[in-house]
Amino acid sequence: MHEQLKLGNQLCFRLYTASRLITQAYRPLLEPLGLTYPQYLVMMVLWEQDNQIVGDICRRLMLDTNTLTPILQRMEREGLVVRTHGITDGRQTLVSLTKKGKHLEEQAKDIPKCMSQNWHGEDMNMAQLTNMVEAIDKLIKELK
Amino acid sequence: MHEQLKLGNQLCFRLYTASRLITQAYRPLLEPLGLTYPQYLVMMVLWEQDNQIVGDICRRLMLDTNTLTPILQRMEREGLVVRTHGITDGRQTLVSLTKKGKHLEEQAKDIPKCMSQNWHGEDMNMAQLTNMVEAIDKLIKELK
DNA sequence: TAACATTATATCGTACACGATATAATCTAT
DNA sequence: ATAGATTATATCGTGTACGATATAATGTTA
Repeated sequence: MHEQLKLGNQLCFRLYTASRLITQAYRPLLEPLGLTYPQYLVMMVLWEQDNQIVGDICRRLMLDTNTLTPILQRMEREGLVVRTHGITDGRQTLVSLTKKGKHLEEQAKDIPKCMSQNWHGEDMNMAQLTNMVEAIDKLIKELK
Repeated sequence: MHEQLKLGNQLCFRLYTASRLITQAYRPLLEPLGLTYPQYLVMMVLWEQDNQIVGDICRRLMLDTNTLTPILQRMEREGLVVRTHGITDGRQTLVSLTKKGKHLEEQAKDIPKCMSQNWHGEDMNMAQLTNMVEAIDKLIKELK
């Protein structure tokens, strides 16, 4: 047996699993809003700053257009955003919140607090969370 | 603006992104072996212990059968594993490595080392990695 | 200014994820 | 022994991810 291959040694598997479980934990909170987790990420980007072009949202979420375009199309079908062709640059697509999309922010405002309760159990303290966030940021930077 | 919604504050987004980037980093290493990352996880489980039933692999990878069955079917089509019906319990499906599947372990043995070089940059030390793994384990435990 | 490269987005094909449901085998309590 | 519950796996539908390719608009350069 090659010891390095053992699943227990793998940081990657943990990140993969944690990511899946977190998305699952979001589901019951997001379902009432009619959002999936990736759609929620897009909404957060737009709530922070409305009227962004596809490419800027891509860069923010580190996703390519082949992933984001279908998501935006579904969100447009749901009436959360509208996509208009750029005026100065005809290649760009501008994504804007609809009234419905803007109103959703109010309904979403408690989600982060709800989620954070999942990992503020007795054996997970603030320092560890801060360290984890820092470490993941470095990891992401190395991988980018 | 609701401050909690800011993307920068979100641990979840980091985990989601790190997981995607790691899977991407695996791709060039796994492609020569004809494996995807989830398939590689299955192979690691089977290399560690051959002849396991679907349910045990599910529990090990924390995946449900609706995800794992199609993966196993593709792996069977590729000649990496065979699936046979259980003898003692007719509901079970036993998954076994083929000769091809077993031989692949030799080719895969350097992958963990290659991968770990991605996050052993100058500003990421061993202690941080250990802490991160511990913290993610706790997180997974809370979410499970 | 006409060819050519570049850029922004979209489309396509394959492979996950996962909730919901189906199916078939085993177990259990009459 | 048999109806009903449970368990193990499979199937289905929808929504990502992502490499590869297409398309169309903009820049660039001879």
